[in-house]
Amino acid sequence: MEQKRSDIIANQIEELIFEGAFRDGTRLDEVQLSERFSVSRTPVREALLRLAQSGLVEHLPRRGVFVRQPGPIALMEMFEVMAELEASAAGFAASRMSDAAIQELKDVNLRCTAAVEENDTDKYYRENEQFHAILYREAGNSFLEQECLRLQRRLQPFRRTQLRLRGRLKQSMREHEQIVSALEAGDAQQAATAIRAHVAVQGEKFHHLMASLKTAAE
Amino acid sequence: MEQKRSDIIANQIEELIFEGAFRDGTRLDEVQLSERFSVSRTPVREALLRLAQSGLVEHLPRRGVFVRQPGPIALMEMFEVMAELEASAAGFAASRMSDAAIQELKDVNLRCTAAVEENDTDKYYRENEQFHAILYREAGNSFLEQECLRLQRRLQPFRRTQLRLRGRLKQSMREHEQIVSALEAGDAQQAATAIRAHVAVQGEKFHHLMASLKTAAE
DNA sequence: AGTCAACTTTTTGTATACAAGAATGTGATC
DNA sequence: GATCACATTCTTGTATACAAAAAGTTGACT
Repeated sequence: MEQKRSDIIANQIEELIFEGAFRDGTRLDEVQLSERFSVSRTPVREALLRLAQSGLVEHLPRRGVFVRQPGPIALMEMFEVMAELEASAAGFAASRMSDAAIQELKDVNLRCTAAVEENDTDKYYRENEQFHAILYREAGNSFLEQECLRLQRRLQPFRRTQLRLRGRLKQSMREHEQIVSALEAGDAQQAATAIRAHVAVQGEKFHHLMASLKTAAE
Repeated sequence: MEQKRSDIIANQIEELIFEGAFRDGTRLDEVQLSERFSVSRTPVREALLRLAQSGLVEHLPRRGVFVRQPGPIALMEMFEVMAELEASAAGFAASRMSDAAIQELKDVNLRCTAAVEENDTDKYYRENEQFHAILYREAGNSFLEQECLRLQRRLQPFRRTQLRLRGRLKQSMREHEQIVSALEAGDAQQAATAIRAHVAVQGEKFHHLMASLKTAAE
């Protein structure tokens, strides 16, 4: 499927924001961006409007669009909702997922363990994402799946820093195993509780997240 | 705040789709629409791209945008997610909401009861929406609140038909009261369960929803 | 010096023009 | 009659042009 330029540009601008190339509150100038990407204002505008819809930037009519990095409170809120969505997904999956899918989760966990032993954060990150993606899929509700993926994508840059915490990888692994156990037992309640704890930002993770916000703002 | 034309047009097209002016799968022609609203293609395009993001229409690159009325399965999925989101909101609200807010809910319920007695479906509908809006707000998570409002808005046209069910108003009222009781007791678990049952499409409601879909397709 | 108003510049929103891909129609061939 | 190649037409995507609103600037007046 051929992509149109405005889509590509939207992704590129998104990437730039994630990378922190634009500080919070920066106005994104249509002309500047169009020159940067060597296109006219039209595709840039479409890209910006799209990002505004996704909440990454704010569009003030007749004023321009401004980068809106989520503050500490907004981030906590988003993680809280992510935890709830994943809890719902896990709850459904507990009764809906197939044995084959459970095996899939176990396989991913094996690769996760390998990544932990190799201390390969990037690999762990990828496999971890896969783990969650399977869960969303097995909830048997593709609308929920899409919503989960959407929010996951939004939180991606912040989630990544979380894993850099010392010992976090091993802890995360143990949680994965608990989740699989609950799913295998078909215990919706426990699966939901386990994943809620897995996703939630609390304890050490909270401080780490706050610290990463400070550095990003500099 | 001054609105721009593309926003107004987006809302109007949305309204037209909700009203069923466009059948499922209809291609929305940019030129036709621009003539209809007496504007150029540009604002129409922006409006259509926005609607595509919200999922109301599908945008196939270089093909056009097509109305995507949710089918039975998609609808059930969306209601299921709505129930989960509201359950989460209610759960949080159980421990976070103030006494004043509980009183607010009770007041709304009084007006709901009045609407039931007067058999005023529209009034009931408005007050019911208010009831849920208060709940979203009192979850103490504005991101969750926004997500709830977004999905509620999306399901609005289908929710409305649900209330036309015989005896549904009274049943709905009883459920509201149970929810308030649970919230007053600070019982997150029960509040979540109660609202899940309230929102979920099951039993009679399911058949009614299916029937409404058939008539809409004709 | 500070403030306010009129003017200039900049920037967004909309209209129009052009380019390129998709859909459609026609005719030739089997 | 069916199918395929080619040409035409239509529609989307992008560029450019223009209009109108906001921001910025200059200068008079207190």
